[in-house]
Amino acid sequence: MDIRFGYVAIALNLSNSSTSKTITLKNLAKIGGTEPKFTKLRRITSENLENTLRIIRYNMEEQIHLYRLTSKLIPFATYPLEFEWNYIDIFKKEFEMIGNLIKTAKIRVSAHPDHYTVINSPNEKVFSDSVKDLEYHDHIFNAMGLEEQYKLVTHLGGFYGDREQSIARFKKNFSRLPHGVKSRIVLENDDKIYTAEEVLEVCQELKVPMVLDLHHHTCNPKGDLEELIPKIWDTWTDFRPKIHVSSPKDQKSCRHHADYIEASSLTNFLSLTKKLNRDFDVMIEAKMKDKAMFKLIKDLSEYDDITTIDQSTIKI
DNA sequence: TCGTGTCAAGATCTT
DNA sequence: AAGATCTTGACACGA
Repeated sequence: MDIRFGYVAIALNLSNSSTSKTITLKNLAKIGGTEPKFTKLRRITSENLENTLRIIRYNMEEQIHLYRLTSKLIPFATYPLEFEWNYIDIFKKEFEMIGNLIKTAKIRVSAHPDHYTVINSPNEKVFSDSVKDLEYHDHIFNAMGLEEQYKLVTHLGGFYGDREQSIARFKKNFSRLPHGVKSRIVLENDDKIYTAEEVLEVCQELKVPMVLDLHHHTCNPKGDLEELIPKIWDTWTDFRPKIHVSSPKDQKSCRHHADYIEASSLTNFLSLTKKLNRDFDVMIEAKMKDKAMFKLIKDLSEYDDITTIDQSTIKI
């Protein structure tokens, strides 16, 4: 079976490939006049999109089949500014180019809205802002021509003093999401509150796929992985399952991401998935991005029963 | 060129 | 009720 690997946001093998350039509101305010502000935002956005294109090309050349777009592609995408900021129309051609390349290269692209997006918040304003943010992601995917199999990964949200109620509120609020957004959402277990077991149950009920984060499961464990994996795999009815992998920075702080990934944090998991004989994908969350991915594959290929198919794919 | 403080957005813990 | 902390990468500013 094949296991493909990918990385998040920027390629460190490319120089200056940031796709998350931005400006703070205060510094934007320092620029006098509407037109210069508008120009500044257009220039930043243009650079982010240009670098995204560079990275997609790089992924194509390096045979990398998995990539996560940054959520910071468009500065102030959902913030009310003093002028109209219609980035979808302005960069229509650029979005199309990126989307076409993603499809030509057959790259599995996703995005992961930031932590301000909290679907289960009891605060209606936070919920409606979350909807706006999710719609922003949906709209840029649409502008790229990426259909609903291109997913948005998110968490259940906050605890708010009552686990049961907060999960119930997630389900209720999920049903209130616009259709386009809802059909893209996949859910991930987090490192503090909602365990893989709990997220799985929600995924089964709502019929949405589940991304298992191995590192979060280590920080916030519940249930037996061997029993959970087949059920998690079953939530992916149309596509190959996906997991997230990272390594803790040090023993003290389990939750911080390290520069690279320890191969050993994955080998046990690989052996558990083997009998299911189903291809899946692994998103690397490490500071060293694509470099960490290549190093992990090299380290894994040292193991007896692991071979490489291409630069970012292994066979077990 | 490098180090430090700041930033649109939330949640949670501490006071 | 208000403030500190979490977490994050990038920018602005000053040394």
